[in-house]
Amino acid sequence: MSFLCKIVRMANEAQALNERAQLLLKTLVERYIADGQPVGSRALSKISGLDLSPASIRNVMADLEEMGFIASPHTSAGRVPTARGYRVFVDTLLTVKPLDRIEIHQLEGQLQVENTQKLVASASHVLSELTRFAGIVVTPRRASGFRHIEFLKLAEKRLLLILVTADGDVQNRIIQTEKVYSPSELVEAANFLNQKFAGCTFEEIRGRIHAELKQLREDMTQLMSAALAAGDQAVTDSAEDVVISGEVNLLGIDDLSSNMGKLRDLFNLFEHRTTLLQLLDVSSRAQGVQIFIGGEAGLQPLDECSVVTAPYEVDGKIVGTVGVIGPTRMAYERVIPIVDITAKLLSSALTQR
Amino acid sequence: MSFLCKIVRMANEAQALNERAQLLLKTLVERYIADGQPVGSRALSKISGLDLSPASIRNVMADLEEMGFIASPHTSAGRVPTARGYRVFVDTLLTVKPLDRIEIHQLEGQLQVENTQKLVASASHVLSELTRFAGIVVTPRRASGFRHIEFLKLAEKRLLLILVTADGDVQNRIIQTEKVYSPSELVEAANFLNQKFAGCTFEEIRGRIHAELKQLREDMTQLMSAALAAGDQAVTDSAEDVVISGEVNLLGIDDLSSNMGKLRDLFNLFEHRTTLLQLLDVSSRAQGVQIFIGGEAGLQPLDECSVVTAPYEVDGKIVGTVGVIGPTRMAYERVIPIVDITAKLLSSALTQR
DNA sequence: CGCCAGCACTCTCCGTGATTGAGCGCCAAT
DNA sequence: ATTGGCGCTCAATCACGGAGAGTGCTGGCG
Repeated sequence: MSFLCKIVRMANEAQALNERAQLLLKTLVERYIADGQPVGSRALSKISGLDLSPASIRNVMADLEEMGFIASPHTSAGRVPTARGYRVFVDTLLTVKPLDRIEIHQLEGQLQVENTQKLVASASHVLSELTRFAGIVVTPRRASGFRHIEFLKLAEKRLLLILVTADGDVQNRIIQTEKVYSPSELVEAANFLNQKFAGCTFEEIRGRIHAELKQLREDMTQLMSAALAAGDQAVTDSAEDVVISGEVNLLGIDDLSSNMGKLRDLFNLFEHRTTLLQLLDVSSRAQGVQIFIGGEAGLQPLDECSVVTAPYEVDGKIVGTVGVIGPTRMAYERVIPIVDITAKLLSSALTQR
Repeated sequence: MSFLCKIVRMANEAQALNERAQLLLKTLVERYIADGQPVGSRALSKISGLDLSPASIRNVMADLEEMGFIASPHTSAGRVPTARGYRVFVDTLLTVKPLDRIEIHQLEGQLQVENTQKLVASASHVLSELTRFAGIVVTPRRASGFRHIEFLKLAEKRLLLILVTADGDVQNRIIQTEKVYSPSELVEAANFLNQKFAGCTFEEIRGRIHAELKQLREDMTQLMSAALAAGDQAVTDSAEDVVISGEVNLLGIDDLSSNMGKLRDLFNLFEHRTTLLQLLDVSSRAQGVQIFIGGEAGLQPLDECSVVTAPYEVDGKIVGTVGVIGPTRMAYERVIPIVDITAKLLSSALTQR
C-alpha cells in the first residue's frame, strides 16, 4: 500500500523534472558515483553533452537542490546526490547493461553445486567477489518433514543417529545410550520409524508416537526421543539464515571507512542475523531486483549503504533472497545485473536437483 | 632448535636485569597495557612502589632502552614496551591469576556440545566474547576412514548418498544417476561396500575396488565412483580448518583501528585460512599456552598483534589449537587463563563423546 | 524569456608560525 | 648510588592567511 504510493510519488517526482534537468541529474549522479567528489557546475557543463554554460547549469542545479535531489556538503563544494536523488536515478534514469554471456558463464562456473549449503555459500562469495562489496544470501526455507532414519553403532553405548528430512537434508548426532543395543534392535527401531512415519511432519510424529509406542518394547523409548530431538533440531537448523561474505571488502570503501563508528555499527549489524532477515524478507515479497537506498530500510547502520536484492525460487516458488550490501555510491548499473543473474542461476541450480 | 636458543637467550636477558630494573619494566608494561599512553619517569616513580625520584628512574629506563626492552615514540614522550619487552614481561614477569570456579562454570555452560562443529564454533565464540578480541579454533584433525554407506532414493534418477567415516562424521550428497536403480539394488550396493571395505581408508578402497568390482554387475560402477568421490570429499572437508569469531571486536581496538591499512591486511589474513593454519600448527607442537608477540610469527599483518594459543586434545593426543588474536597491548594475565581453560574444556568435551 | 559573463562571497584546505606542556639527558651536589 | 635542577627536543594545538573551488546574483543580450 504505502509501497505503491511511493512508486507513484516517485514517478510524479521524475515527471516534475524537464528533460534537461533529468539529464543533468543523471550525469551528476553518474559522475559522483564514478569519482566520489562533489560535482560542480563547471564540471557538469563540460561533461553533460548539453552546450550550456556553468551559469545556466547552476540554475538547474539550484532547482534540483530545492526539490531535494541533490545537496551540497558546504557552500563552496559541488553537489552530491541525496537519497531521493539516488532513488529517482535508479528508478527512472538508470540504464543497466546486461552481463554478456562470457561473464554469466564464469559466474555459473563458480557456483559449487555439491549441496545446498555449499551452493548458498558460493553464491554469496561470488556476489562479493564480483561486486567487491558484501554478498548476502538468505538460505532457502523449506517445509521439512521426516523421510528416513538410521541408527549406527559407534561403540558400546554410543550411537550415531542419521536423519534424512523430506527435502533431502541430512542431520546427524551422536547419542549416549544407557542400555547397550544390539544391531538388530537398532534396525528394528529404524524400520519402525521409517515405515510408520515416512512423510509425516515432526509435529505429527510427536502427536502419534505415544499411541504407537506400545507396539515396541519399552527400552526403545530412548531411541525414539533422541530421534524426535534430532528432528526438532533439523527443523530449527533449516530455519532461514543469512550467509554473508566479503564483509572485508567494505573496509576498503573510503565512503564507509572514513568514520569508524559507522563501520563498526555496520559490522555489528552483520552479526545480528535476525535484523537483517527482516529486511531481506521484505525483498522476497516482490519479483525482480529491489533496491534499498540509505536508511530506507529503517536501519541506521545502513545510513550510507544501499542494499540490492533479488529473490530466488525453486519450482516457481520464492524461497529466499540474494543481494549485495555496499555504499550508496555504488555502480548500480553493474551491481543490478549481477544480483539479478545470481538469483536466476541459484534458482536454476536449486531446481535441477 | 632456533626456538630453544631463543628461550635460553630470553632467560639470559631477564637475568641481565637486576631486580629493580625488572620491577620497573613490569610496572611500565602493566601501566602501558592499562591505559595505552607512553609511560614517563614521573608516572613510573609514583606507581612503582619503590621510593625513587624520577631522575633515578630515568637512569634505569635509559638502560632498559639500551637493551631494547622499551622505546620512546619520540623524544618528549614516555616509553612503551618493545616486542622484546613484552616477551620478557610475559615470560618471566607476568603473574597470571587463574579464573575462579564461577567463571569456569559460566564458560563451560556456553559451549554447545551437540556436535563437533557446534562445539568448535561455540568455543571460538566464547573466546571472542570473553576477551573481546578475535577467537580462533583449529578444527580437530582426524584420521578418516570408511565406516558405513547408504543410498537413499529421492526420485527416479536422484539418489541421496550418506557416508559415515570412521570418526563418526557424516557426509551426504545428492547424485544424479543415468539409470534407474531399484531399492534392492541400492541395498545390495551399500551392503557390498559396507562388508568389503569397513575400516579401510579411501586410498585402500580405491586401490582394491577395481579387483573387487567384477563381483558386482557393471551398472553399479556409477554408484561406486560416486561413493569414492564422496569419500575424497570427506577427507578434504575434514582437513584442518580454522574457525574465527568476533573479528568485529578488533574494529573497536584503537591500537589497531588507527591505521586502516593494517586493519585491512589483518582482516585479509583472516580470509587466508592456510596461512593462519601454518602459524597455529606450530602452537600444537608444544604443551600449554603459547604466546606470539607482534610479528614473531613472521606475518607482517600481525605486526601490532599478539596471538595467544593453547592446544587441545582428545584421549591425550593433541588434535587442534584454540587461541585469541588481539592487540599486542592486551591484558595477558586475563587472556592466558581464558585460553588455557577453554582448551581444557574443549578437550574434555571432545573426549567425553 | 532563456542564456550567460562577471563579480562578490563563502568555505575548505593547507602551510606557517607561535605557544604549550611533557619528558628526557646530563651534570653537579649530596 | 641518588637526586634536584636546568636546558633541550618534540608533538600537539591553535590562530592566521592565502589559494582554490564553487555558488548566487545581477544585469545585459538576443
